[in-house]
Amino acid sequence: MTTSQVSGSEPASAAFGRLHPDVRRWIWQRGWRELHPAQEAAVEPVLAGEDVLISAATASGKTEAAFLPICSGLAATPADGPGIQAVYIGPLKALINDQQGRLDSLCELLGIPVHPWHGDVAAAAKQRVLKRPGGILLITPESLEALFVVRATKIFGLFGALRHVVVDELHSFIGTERGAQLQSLLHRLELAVRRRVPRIGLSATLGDLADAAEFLRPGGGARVRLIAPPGDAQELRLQLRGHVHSARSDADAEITAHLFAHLRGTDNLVFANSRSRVEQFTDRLTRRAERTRVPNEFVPHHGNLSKDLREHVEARLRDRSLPVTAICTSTLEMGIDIGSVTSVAQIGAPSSVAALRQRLGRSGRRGDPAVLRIYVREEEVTASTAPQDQVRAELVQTIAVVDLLLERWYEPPSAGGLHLSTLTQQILSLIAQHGGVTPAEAYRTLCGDGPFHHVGQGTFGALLRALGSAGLLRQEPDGLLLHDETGERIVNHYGFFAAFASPEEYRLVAEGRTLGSLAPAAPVLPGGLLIFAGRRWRIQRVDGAAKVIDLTPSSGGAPPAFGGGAADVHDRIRARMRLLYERTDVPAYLDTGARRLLAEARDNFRRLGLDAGPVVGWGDDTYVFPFRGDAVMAALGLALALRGVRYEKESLALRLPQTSPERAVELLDELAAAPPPDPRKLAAPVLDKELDKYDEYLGEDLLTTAYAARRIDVPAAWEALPGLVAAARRRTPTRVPRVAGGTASTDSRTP
DNA sequence: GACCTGCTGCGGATTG
Repeated sequence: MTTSQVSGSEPASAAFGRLHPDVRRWIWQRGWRELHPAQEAAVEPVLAGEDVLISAATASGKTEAAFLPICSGLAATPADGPGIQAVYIGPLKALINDQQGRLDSLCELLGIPVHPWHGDVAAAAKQRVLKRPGGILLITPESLEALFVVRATKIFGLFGALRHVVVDELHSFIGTERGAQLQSLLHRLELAVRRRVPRIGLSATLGDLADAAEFLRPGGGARVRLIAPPGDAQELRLQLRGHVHSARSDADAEITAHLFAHLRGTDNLVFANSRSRVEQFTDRLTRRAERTRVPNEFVPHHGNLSKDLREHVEARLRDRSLPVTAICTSTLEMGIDIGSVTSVAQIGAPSSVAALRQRLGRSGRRGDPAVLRIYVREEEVTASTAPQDQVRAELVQTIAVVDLLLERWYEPPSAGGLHLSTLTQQILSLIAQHGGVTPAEAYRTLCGDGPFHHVGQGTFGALLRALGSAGLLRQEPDGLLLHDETGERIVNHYGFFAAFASPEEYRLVAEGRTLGSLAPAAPVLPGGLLIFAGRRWRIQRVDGAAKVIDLTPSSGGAPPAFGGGAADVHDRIRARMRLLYERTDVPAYLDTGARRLLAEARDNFRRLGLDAGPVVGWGDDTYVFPFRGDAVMAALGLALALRGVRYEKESLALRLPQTSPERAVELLDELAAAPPPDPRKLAAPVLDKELDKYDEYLGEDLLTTAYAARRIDVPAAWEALPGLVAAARRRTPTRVPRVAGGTASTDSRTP
């Protein structure tokens, strides 16, 4: 850290001295005694126009780390003509609004205009920027896409003088379709101004800095300056509570009672993993407050609630005078400023290590300890409980995630994405921008020198032909590619600008007020009951044409089914789970219930013979436990299917119905002896392979290729197979007779 | 038994 000078003086350091006098004055006016380490380290490389990646904890002043030197440079050598000087790209409109507030005072002092630009910004304000471009533009990827499509002729005038690009919350883009779109936009921006523009990436949760640097500057990651000062060691107070759900004990009621007793009176966040669970726990906590005649402090926050309701919750969280606890999904994970909370609770296993890290970052700033309570619910084990449910996977996965968090490991971005859906979007956008492109130009722009360089010429040609067959593209006699009828329709609708798909949703209206939206996974019928926005409703009317559901207050209800699939668990987490079953140590942060569940999990693991081998006979069926990630399990399962073997994936295990353990071992042996199959052969029979927005236009061949690249890991599966077979052969697999409706063999009820 | 994000249209030249 910078040495602090004699009290009352300015912060002084070589880096500080390089900043423009007016920037130094602004820092002095703020009363800052010193620059944070990341801010200090960023000054030189940003001023020198290098690509920079800044990885630092939440609230460590990352935005200032980028903008103190950027603004310093802009103040030192003002633009000699019109044009945006710096672009900030943020993933959320709310984040852009926040950052505008943070930049305003500095930029006002320096005479640098700051322009937010997203879907909620008034058209008149956008017109002003188009007329007199200058200063700093704060924009979403989607609005930048729209500029390329709708304002193609203005791109050079807007960005010709551009000196810096800043990407905030970089981790939220890595490995996603939206991230591929962002990379393409940054590349097209540089092509439009015909020179390289320095890029600065900001994030608090990066697993591998080198990967993130390569994402920021494809092909040039090694030359990106990495700034990752060690964070202040923060004390973590952690408790993992285990609850058993049975006919005699209601685990959710126990969790509700504990939350109610410990969170009332302070500000907290409770992450419940699904919107449906958010509604359910909000309802339980609200009713408890009513029963005990105290003011209700528990409010819901998730992506289907109206902007109004969500902003109201965020405002209550910022207001320190009244305690409030938000029950939420990942909506409150990211950097919107709500201040820090007293504690964070997590109901159910965290979906990933990275998500848990983000959530923890919300608690205990400014030297206070971070407080995290995790609640895990497991079903009572009876004689008829299937093997994969006996080993307490939820609890053990939670311990594995906490273990890896303490080791500072995060999931790397998902590899192998071809992003053909987003490549389709970018081809259509490129045609709109230039009024047509030749296949060679499109390939060179997007693939050859661009971010889709993993797509070869053969695949690109096949994609163009598929898009031609689907009516998105047509080719003129001179070779120029243009939009065909369907392509024209897609590009001319504003929904085109986002790289991700959205379901068609109904609007939920009560007493004239919009509560939010719902894409029902199950039919919604008049007269039905519903819990939404933390209250109970009766469905009065469903207007299928206007897509509106009218609600009136009611005394009963259940949360709606919001739909969605299962989450993929990373290889490393599954491997750690296996280790945890074999070890005997008990983490200190487990409560009595969790300790009992862990002991039971380890007992059952051994009793099922999983310590010796991965194969367990269960009645007439056999279960295979690879303890590997879901992409490896998909490869194994689909390879068996290709040999005519039926299988079902049941969380941790593959179930082979009507198969003996001996036969299962033979099958694994046969797989191991054969060469690794072509992943596309495995993917071909999968019925629903459309994962992304424009996948429906890819045609069967490319769709299969894209699906295989994303969901099936053949090399890792074939690397794992010899070990699985050797372990299975070492000992005769356990065969457990199946008992229907038996009584509990292990009573693990939590008092 | 998953979560989240986003989004058009609307002028140009001249004068004080």
